[in-house]
Formats: sequence, structure tokens, C-alpha cells
Amino acid sequence: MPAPLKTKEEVIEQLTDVFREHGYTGTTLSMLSEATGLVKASLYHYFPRGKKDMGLAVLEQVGDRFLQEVIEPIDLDGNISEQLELMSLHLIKFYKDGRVACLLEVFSLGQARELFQDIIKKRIERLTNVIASLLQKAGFDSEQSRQRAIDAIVQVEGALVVARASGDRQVFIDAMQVLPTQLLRM
Amino acid sequence: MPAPLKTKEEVIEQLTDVFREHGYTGTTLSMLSEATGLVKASLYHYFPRGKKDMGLAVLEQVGDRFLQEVIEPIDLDGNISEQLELMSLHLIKFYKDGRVACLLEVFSLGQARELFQDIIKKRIERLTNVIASLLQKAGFDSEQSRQRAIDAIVQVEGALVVARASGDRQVFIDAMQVLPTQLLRM
DNA sequence: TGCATTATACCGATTGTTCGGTAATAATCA
DNA sequence: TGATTATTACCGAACAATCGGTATAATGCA
Repeated sequence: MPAPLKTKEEVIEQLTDVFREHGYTGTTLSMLSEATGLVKASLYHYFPRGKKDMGLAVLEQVGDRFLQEVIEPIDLDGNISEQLELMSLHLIKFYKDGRVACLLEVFSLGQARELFQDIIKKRIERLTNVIASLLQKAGFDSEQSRQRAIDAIVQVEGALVVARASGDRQVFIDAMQVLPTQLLRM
Repeated sequence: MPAPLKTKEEVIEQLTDVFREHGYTGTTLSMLSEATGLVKASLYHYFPRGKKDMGLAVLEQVGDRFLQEVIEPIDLDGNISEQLELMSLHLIKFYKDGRVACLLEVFSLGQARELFQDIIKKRIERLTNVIASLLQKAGFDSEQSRQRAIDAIVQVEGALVVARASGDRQVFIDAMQVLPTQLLRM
């Protein structure tokens, strides 16, 4: 077989950028074709069931990357405040200073919602649990931890939206920087 | 002129529902036609420049309604805490318990972003100023008031997104209920 | 009548998708 | 080793359907 010009992972990353900017229905195969350098028919080689498959692949890969780059670096035995500061930095980096949207947000609209809602729901639940268990280590009880985990996700999503809508990325950066303090406040 | 079966306002309201659910690019003229009961030619009679015009009209009307239903009821001479509680209730009602999205969110994506970003930016700024001036009445200084106003908007947008993504509207309701306390916390 | 509204019919462009095919590497076998 | 066969990577061209949009004639009310 011919040596692939890029790995499937690289292709998915390029798809991700487009989906994040335009949402699911707003993204056309022409855009994806241009972003990857692959002609439309070639995209069907990697994703036999078309756009749905591309959306699924992007959703999965970006979810894995989030866990890997934002969650996994957290050391549960370390100083909790320091670990949250670290998470804050990684969040800012992951969302490129607020320049890129969250896939869970843009894929929960319209037609994409029906396609991906189960996956999205599970991702949110999983993320809530991970952050909650981290907060339990910090001494909060189960219910408090869960509530504050949800607050954190609300904060991230809201800050992304407002930064995007206002055109002021500093809103996102500021929100992420106060997040650790906010989560630990009694 | 022949008495129209519905006023233009009513038509715009019906358009709003579709745009809020599917975003701008995700909304097709067929959907809008079906939602209004008007055939395409009729839509073009009301909105000569097509989809853009419909988006603009919806953006404007929903913005007016927000001010009217959420902001204006606030009595600047009343007890500030009570007024914020009232705002919370109105927010829950305006966003139908978290069932509908914010237009500023869904119109700030992809192609719609370029079309509407100036308007969206101004809406956010205006809203920030209104809430900030309310908080100044509560005794916060100018900078604190502005920061907390942004926090409030972040909270609303974030709660809407998370409620939608998780399929749990209670997230939105809860977030709105704690909003007044949060805004006034020293 | 005159004018606002709608119906019908249509446009070119683009949508997501499919099919047939080519070329390059890997695997197999003589 | 060298020839053969699969397998993989990719592309050109076309598909029906739908997109947003536009004519123009018919309709209904003042």
C-alpha cells in the first residue's frame, strides 16, 4: 500500500478545527476537504459513513485529548490548590486562550444533537465525576463536590461563549484564572 | 391592505424558535417556511434580503424582548437582593427552564459570526453595562460591578450550554437560583 | 380599481454521497 | 531474488436532493 501522507489522527485534528469553528451543520465537506487537502471521495475512504463518522471521530479524539492534556496531569497526591492552578493553565491552553469553541457545545445543537446527544451526555457526566472526585480529595463531601464540579464546567462553557460573542478572549482567560479560588471557596 | 393572518412580530417569533434550536446555518428556509406556514415567496416578501434579514430581525426582536422581560422589570429603587431574585425568575422563564438556547451563542458561530458579530458584541456590552449599573446601586465600585456583570452573563450562558449538553435542565434552574447570592457575595 | 400577499414555477449552486478507477506499498510465493 | 497478488491510499466525475433566492402571475381585500 502507498505510504499515507498523513496519519488518520492528523486528518482528524484538521477536521476538528473546522467543526469547532462552524459547528456540525455549518461545516461542509468542501471545507473539510480543503482543510485536509483530501478530496471529498478520499474522506470517505477514512470515514465510510461520511459526515456522521467524521463528527464521531472528532468528538472522540478531542475528548481523549482533553482527558490527556487537562485531567491526567493532575496529581491527586499533590497540593490541591496547586493542581487546580495547573488545570486552569491547561484549560487556557486547550481552548487556545478562548479562540476555539467546545465541541460539546457546538455539537449539541440542531441536527447534530440527535446524532451525538448520548455521547455528549456521557462525556459531561464523566467529566463531572472526575472533577468531583478531585474535589472530594480536597475535603468536600460528595454532594458539594459534585455541585462544584458542575459549576466548574458551567464556568468554562460560559466563559468560552462570552469570550467568543464579545470578541474579548481576556474574558475567558480571567475566568479560568479565578476558577481554582472559586472552586475551593468555603 | 388585506389583514395579515399574523403580524410580522408573530412571524419573527416563529422564526426565532427555529433559529434558536438549529443555529443560523443549521436553519433552512424550508424549516422557516414550515414553522411559519408561509411559503418561501412570502418570507421574501417580509424579508426582502432573505435569510440574513430574518436572522437580523430575530436577533433584534429577541434582544428587545430580553430587555423588556428580564431587565426592565427591575426596580432600581427597590431592595437589590429582591430585584436580583426577580431577575433570576425572569431568566428562567425567558430561557424556558433551559430548553432554548441563547441567540448570541448560536449566532456567534461559523458563517453567522461574520454576519452578526458587530451586533452581538454590542448586545453583550450593553447587557454588561445594564447589569453593572444595577450592581453599582448595590454598593460595588465600578470595576467590581463590571466584573460581576460579566460573571453573571458567563453564568447564564454556561448554564444554558451545560443544561443542553447534559440533557438536564435542572442545571440551568439551579444556576439561576444561586445567581443573586453569588452576585452579591463579598 | 389598486395594492398587499401568496402560489407556482423555476434558477444556478452546493449539499452529502457513491462509484469506478489508479497508483503505490506489503505480502505471498516461485 | 523476482514476479504476482492483495491491500491500502487516494482521486475524478457524477449522482439526486436540497440549498438560498427570484421571477411572474394569480388572489384577496380596501
